[in-house]
Amino acid sequence: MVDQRTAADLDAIFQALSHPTRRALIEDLATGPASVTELAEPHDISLAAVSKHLQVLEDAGLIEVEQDGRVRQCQLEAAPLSVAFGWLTQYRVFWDDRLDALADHLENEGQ
Amino acid sequence: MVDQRTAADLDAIFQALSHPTRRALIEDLATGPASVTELAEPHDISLAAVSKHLQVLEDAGLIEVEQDGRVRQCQLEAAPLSVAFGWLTQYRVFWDDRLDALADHLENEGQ
DNA sequence: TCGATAGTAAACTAAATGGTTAAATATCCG
DNA sequence: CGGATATTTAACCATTTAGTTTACTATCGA
Repeated sequence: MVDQRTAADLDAIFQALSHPTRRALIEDLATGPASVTELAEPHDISLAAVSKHLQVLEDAGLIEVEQDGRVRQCQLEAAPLSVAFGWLTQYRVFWDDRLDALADHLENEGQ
Repeated sequence: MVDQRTAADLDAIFQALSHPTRRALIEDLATGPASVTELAEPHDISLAAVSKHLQVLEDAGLIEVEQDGRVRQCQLEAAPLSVAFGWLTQYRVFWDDRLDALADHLENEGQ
């Protein structure tokens, strides 16, 4: 049984990843679950704006939210990232054989 | 020599990949260079719309265009895909520890 | 119970996106 | 030359996006 979601979800996944604030939220969540307020703190936009970004991430399946009293604990759900990763993997051969230096660069940069 | 473009370009790269028509164009170009008209043929939108999608891909650095008389030959430029790939690679461990080991292996092969 | 806290919803705005059709530009070829 | 071909540009439109502020709901805790 193949996951029917994956093909269609590439739109939403790549779209979610296209905004730097949302990528930053993912990076924050990679260190562990956090509340909406905690996630918003480093960003220079309103809480409502962060709440919307988190909604986009949730719609793309990239986070799971658990209500805990007043607090919504957000948790990274990385599986959809593997779908994007899988799509990109198709094209690895196009940069692998010619761009050794770039590969080294990615190895060492961590970003 | 570190590529200064890469970090900022993640926005444009992921944005370019978020549209199914643009991903299809990339897939077409993976089989070899093609003209705008050739690329447009399988798509049920106007040539002008395809031209705009190609402009988005070019702005993201994902294709290179060479003018050849009347014809613009488009060629896949996969290096920016490796930037997206590199960003996602950070999160491999979150979706599958075994894939993480496999990816490490792939990182090191071919040298 | 009452005030503070956490978060969403609603209403609005400006800009970007994705599409159209029609016109313009430039090249090819008989 | 003059018509066909390749492609972009321009003008336009509807929808989405990303942000704001204000209002609302719900929960916590003294």
